[in-house]
Amino acid sequence: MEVKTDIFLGDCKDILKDFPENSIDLIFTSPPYADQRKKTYGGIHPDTYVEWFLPASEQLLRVLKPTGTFILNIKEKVLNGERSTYVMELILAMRKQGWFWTEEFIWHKKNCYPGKWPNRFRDAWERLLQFNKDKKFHMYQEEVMVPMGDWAKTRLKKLSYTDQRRDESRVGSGFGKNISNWVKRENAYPTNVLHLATECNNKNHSAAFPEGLPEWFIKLFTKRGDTVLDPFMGSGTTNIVAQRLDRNSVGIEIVPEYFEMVKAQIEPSKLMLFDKREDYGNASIRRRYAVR
Amino acid sequence: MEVKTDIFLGDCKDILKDFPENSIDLIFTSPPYADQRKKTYGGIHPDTYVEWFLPASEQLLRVLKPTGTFILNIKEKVLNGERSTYVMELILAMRKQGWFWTEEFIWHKKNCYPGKWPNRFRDAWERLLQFNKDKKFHMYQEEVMVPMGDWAKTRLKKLSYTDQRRDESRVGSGFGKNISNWVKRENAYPTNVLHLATECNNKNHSAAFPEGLPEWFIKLFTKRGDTVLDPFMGSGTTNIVAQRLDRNSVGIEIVPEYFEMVKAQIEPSKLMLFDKREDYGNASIRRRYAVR
DNA sequence: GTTCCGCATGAATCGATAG
DNA sequence: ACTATCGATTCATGCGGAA
Repeated sequence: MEVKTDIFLGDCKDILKDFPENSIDLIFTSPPYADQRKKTYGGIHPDTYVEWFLPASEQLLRVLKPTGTFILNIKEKVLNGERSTYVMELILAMRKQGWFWTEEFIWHKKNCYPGKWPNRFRDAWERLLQFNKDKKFHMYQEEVMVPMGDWAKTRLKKLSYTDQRRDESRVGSGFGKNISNWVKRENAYPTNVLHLATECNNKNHSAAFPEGLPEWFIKLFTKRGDTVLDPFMGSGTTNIVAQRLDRNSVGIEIVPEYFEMVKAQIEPSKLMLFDKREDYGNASIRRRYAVR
Repeated sequence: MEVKTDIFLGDCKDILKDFPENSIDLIFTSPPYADQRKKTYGGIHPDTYVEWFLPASEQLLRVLKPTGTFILNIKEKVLNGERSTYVMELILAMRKQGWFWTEEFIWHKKNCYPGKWPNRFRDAWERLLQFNKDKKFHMYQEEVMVPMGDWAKTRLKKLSYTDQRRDESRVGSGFGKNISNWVKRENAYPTNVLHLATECNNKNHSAAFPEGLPEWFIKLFTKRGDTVLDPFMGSGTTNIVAQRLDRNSVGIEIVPEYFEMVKAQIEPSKLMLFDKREDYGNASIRRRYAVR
């Protein structure tokens, strides 16, 4: 399947205004956390984080399909010995904006950064907030099923040798015993807690998440040929994974260095480049490049 | 060490008014969640949950020592396909009340409730919100250190291998430098994610949370001889664990059946009973029993 | 004594049915 | 229309009895 990957340089709340509404199947993003990445993003103060984010989420609400999903990876930082409250305030504000706050997944970071403080342990988890436009949305649960616990193996022992053999011989016949029932016995639906290690080898971007994170949500909420958006592209992990999984994707990044880095990484035949050229005197002019 | 366990029958927001201020080292509790446990607690509607809880937390703020900690175990339910927001509203309201919201621990429930729904996975985590009166509080981190897990061992092998190849810059500053310390150390500080299964097969006291949960926080935030309070005692798990760990404890429970159940379980020589006898015509009269 | 196996039991949630 | 109740779905855990 041929998919395309479009990347834009600029501020997502502006860029997105030119997007048609109801056109995106999944938004997966990890915006700059408040006050966290001063060197790269200038740092948004916790007190102004909500008002900074709302114009972007307003556009995201517009471009998302009614059956689509928005996954927001975020975690509040510690300020003066206390957890900031801007994430909670953001959730409340986004609900007023029209979003449904469907669920909160936990990303358990199995190998979180070491360290020691007198009044706090290492932070080993982040929020993955699921927002929707509608109570009905697409969800392909079978795509992310996981092997059952060990107890299930003992259960399989109960079946006689001949039973197992006979069933294997019927694979694909579509007759007799339903193979999917076997699959159900060996696989279970996951929970809302994800166990993933952080990847420490991507040092070009200061807030990279592991590929397994967008992969899980892309499999869960989209099918091949759908379109994934990351409005705070960063190092482009979401887009790279989407491309690998045969999903179209759009990435928007405000920092030229990250934009160039992703441009160099995306497979050229699949890349569409959009560059906002304000020096042409008209902010609405976009130049579109088709590489190769 | 001789410790005592005081249990009260009544509403904690009333009972606590007779307690001296700054007298409790740790409050660990799991209040009735909104609309849950209707049969025993009547069920508090999500819309009125915050106003129901604040009078209790006001008293808790008063009786807690400045160096003490309040751990609140809670999780919002799903309402009309959406997570309720009353927990976030409660955090915001408690901060206005004077609490510091220091940290949020995650309890990962390894054996969460089964089930399948078209738009949602099983809920496998609950919040453990840490509140404090002051930015300085007692924390005995060494008491909850854990043996390094298998992942750490294998990771150390990898690190020692890559270390030879001078690969530490890849992992980030501060990590590679301390490798030798890691190898020597057998115990590691835990993170803010706790992995515990619920105890669902204990018929005598069907505890809402496993003993390991209060045990961890009692060890972390108190020392022997300190005083632990559970204002929503339920089946008394907090008090039973506190007693086993040589901590004084206070429990308050509004449902007579639970109160009687705990009374029968607490070791008699350590029990002090307080009974609110309203039939004596004066709600403020308390009768104190010393059993044995 | 160990190990193995059967089984009840959860701070759940949705959709249909009933008042 | 709106709320209350009920059945169906589903899986890790630890206890108790058996091998």
